[in-house]
Parts: sequence; C-alpha cells; structure tokens
Amino acid sequence: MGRPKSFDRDKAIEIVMHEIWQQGYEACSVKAISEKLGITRSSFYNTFGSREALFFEVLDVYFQQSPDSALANIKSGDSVIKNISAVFEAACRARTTDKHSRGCMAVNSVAELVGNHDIIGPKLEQAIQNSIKRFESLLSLAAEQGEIENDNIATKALALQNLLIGLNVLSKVVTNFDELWQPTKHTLKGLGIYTATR
Amino acid sequence: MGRPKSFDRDKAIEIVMHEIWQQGYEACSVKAISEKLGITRSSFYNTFGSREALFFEVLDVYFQQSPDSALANIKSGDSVIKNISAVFEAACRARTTDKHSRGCMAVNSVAELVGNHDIIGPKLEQAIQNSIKRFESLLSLAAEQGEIENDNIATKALALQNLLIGLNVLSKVVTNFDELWQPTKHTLKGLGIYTATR
DNA sequence: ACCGTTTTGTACACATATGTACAATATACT
DNA sequence: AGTATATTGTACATATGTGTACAAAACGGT
Repeated sequence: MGRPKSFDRDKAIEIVMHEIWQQGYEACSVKAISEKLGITRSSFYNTFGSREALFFEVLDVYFQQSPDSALANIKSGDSVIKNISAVFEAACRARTTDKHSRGCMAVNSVAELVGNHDIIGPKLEQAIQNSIKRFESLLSLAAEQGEIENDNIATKALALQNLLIGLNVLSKVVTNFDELWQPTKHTLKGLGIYTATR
Repeated sequence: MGRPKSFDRDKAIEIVMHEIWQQGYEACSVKAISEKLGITRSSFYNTFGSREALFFEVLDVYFQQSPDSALANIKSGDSVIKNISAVFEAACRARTTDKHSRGCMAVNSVAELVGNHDIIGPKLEQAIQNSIKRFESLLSLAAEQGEIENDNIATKALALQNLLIGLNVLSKVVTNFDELWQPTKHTLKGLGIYTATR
C-alpha cells in the first residue's frame, strides 16, 4: 500500500554506480544524482536515506560484478594459481574493454576517500584488508596442494594486492589490453604465481 | 613597485600542495584555499590566475621532491638496478613515514582526474607515460651494462610503473614500512630488477 | 467513497562556490 | 609630495549544494 515509486530502485543504484565510477564519490552530489535519475531530492532521501548509505549499496553491487569476485569461488581441488591468473587476465580485459577507461571504482574510491571520509574510508580499508587475507588463504591452499612453495605467503599476498591495485589505476592511462596484461603476466611469473589458462 | 604581496607565494604553493595531497584537487576550492592561506579570492586570482594554473605549479614542486625524481639523476656507469631498487625502497619509506598516509599526490590525482578533467587529466597521463619511458631507458641502459638481460624491456618498464603506482595507493592502507617494502622487494626480485643497496 | 500509507512536489533557510568589476590601499620611484 | 603600479577589499550576480518540513498526490484495502 501507499503511493508507488516512480522509478526502479535497483536500476537507480546501477546508474549511480556508473556515475560514481566515472566521476568519483564527492563529485556526485545528491542534487546531481537526483537530476540524473529524474527524481527529486525529496525522493532521493526518502529512498536511500543518505549519500553514504547509497554508496554502501553501490559498493555491494560493484563487488559482485568485479572481476576479482571470482576469487571467492575457488575451492579446494581447483588449480588456485590458474584461477588467480585468470582473474588477473580478466581484470586487464575488463579495464581495457571499458570505453571510458574508468579504472576500478573501488580503487578509485580508496584513492579518493581513505583518510578523508570518516565512514566510507574505513569500509574501503577493510575491503582491501579482506582482499589481502583472501589472497593469503588462496596462496596457502596453493602451497598445500603443491602448486607453489610454502614460502613468503603473506608477502606474496601483499604483492598480488599491490599488482591488482596498480593495474587498476594504470589502466586509466594504459588502455590497450596487451600493454596491461603483458607486464601483469610478467610480474605474476616472477612471483611464481602464473599458469596459463588452458 | 606597486603594493607588495602580503604573503609568500612559494610558501603558499607548498601549503596548497599539502592540502591537495590530503584532500584531493576538487575538494580544494578557491574559497577554501584562499581562507587557508589567509588571503582573499581576489588575491588568489591575481596571484595564481586560476586553480588549474596553481595545480600545475604544485605538480612541478611535487615532482621535484618525489622519491622517483632520483631516477632522473642516474648516469651511464651507475648501477641502474641498484638505483632503481633504492628508489622503490625510498618510496616505501616516504609513504609509510607520512603521518597521515596520504599516498602519492600524483597517483591520487591520476585516480581522481584522468578521464574527468580536460586540462589536468592529459597532463597527468603524460607524466605517467614519461615515467614509463624513463623506466624503459633505464632498463635499456642496464641491459647495455650487462646488469640484466636485454629481454622484455618495455614489458618490464610497464611492470615497474605498475608496481610503483600500486605501492603508492596501497600505502594508504598498508602503513607499515616492512609490509610495504617486502612485497615490493619480492616483486622486484621476481622481475630480476633488484640489487641490495650496499 | 473513504482511510491509512507512502511517495512526490514545493518551499525554506542556509552555506558554499565561481568569476568579475571596481574602489581602496600600500608601496617604489621621480 | 605626487604619481604610477600592483595588491587587496568589497560587492555583485549567479549557480550549486544540504537537510528538513509539510502539503499534495497516488496507490491498496475496507
């Protein structure tokens, strides 16, 4: 019951995601977002509560469709190294396929907001720390399975995170797939974390 | 002749650099900067012309004091690999010594402005491309001098740039020197581009 | 047809932000 | 002392931005 919304909440989040992806969080004012969505600020606040709250929803959607979300599906028995390699290649593909070379929304947000936004900053920090932990778990599994040596796992996890962040930013400038993937692959090989994907 | 300025232009640039470093370019409005400097917007425009023009001056100052500026001083006969290693270590040191973990102002600006600002964006892109070219020249020199094999020089240059960008962003979250430098060193070793600094 | 409920539209009261215009001020030089 | 010159202060016109408050509108159900 009650008056129905004049717009699709989920589609709105998708649209806002792309706006923030392109222009950054602070550049997307409530006024600008509302106008983009064709709704009043009144409806905006009523629907999303606040810009911060909306950003958290956007982040959830973003993480679900991000190339590295595939890392969450790797199971014992899978070739971890092959899967990690595939994720890095997919990331290079995704970044260089983007017509506007926007890089990674999450990494852009880290650069913009960590240390500057009291609520969003820590959330993004946590996301990075979780990603590092996930790399660490995966590398431990890979070591157990004899894919790599059980050496410097924590260091290698950080190196992978560094590589992932780097390519996501570099992709704003280096927009050709091979130019992004070759150095990434080269680095993975150097770390002993590369197996060709079939 | 004429009425003298009530403030030190160079000190003002330094202050603005730190403001932009901390908060990003767009967050630093002419109004906010002017108030920070204790001058009127009138004086701001009179002195710097525009916010963009000031940013270019800030960038020049920033690049001069940036850890990787040492790469410009490497000469034929020097151990290129040792010098590159030292620059990466110095970068890790600089980023983790920063009390506020602001990362690298230039990299932050790339994330914020490339693809979004018509004038500053291309300038920053150019800076990255120049850095890549510089790595390429240095690696060629290293190959000539027999420090490394003459293989995949362009790819390795891109890998170095990727690594440098990555650690500069990662440093906003990973604030401990060893946690930043170990994976960086590990990656350099994997690339065959590491020699201990004395 | 009426009622409860939810969304929408409109208004208010501010604060921030930009760029320009022009008068007031403070210096150096003659 | 007066003048040229550059900086500084004040004002204007306008746009954007925030958060709240409350009336108007549009639905479902009785």
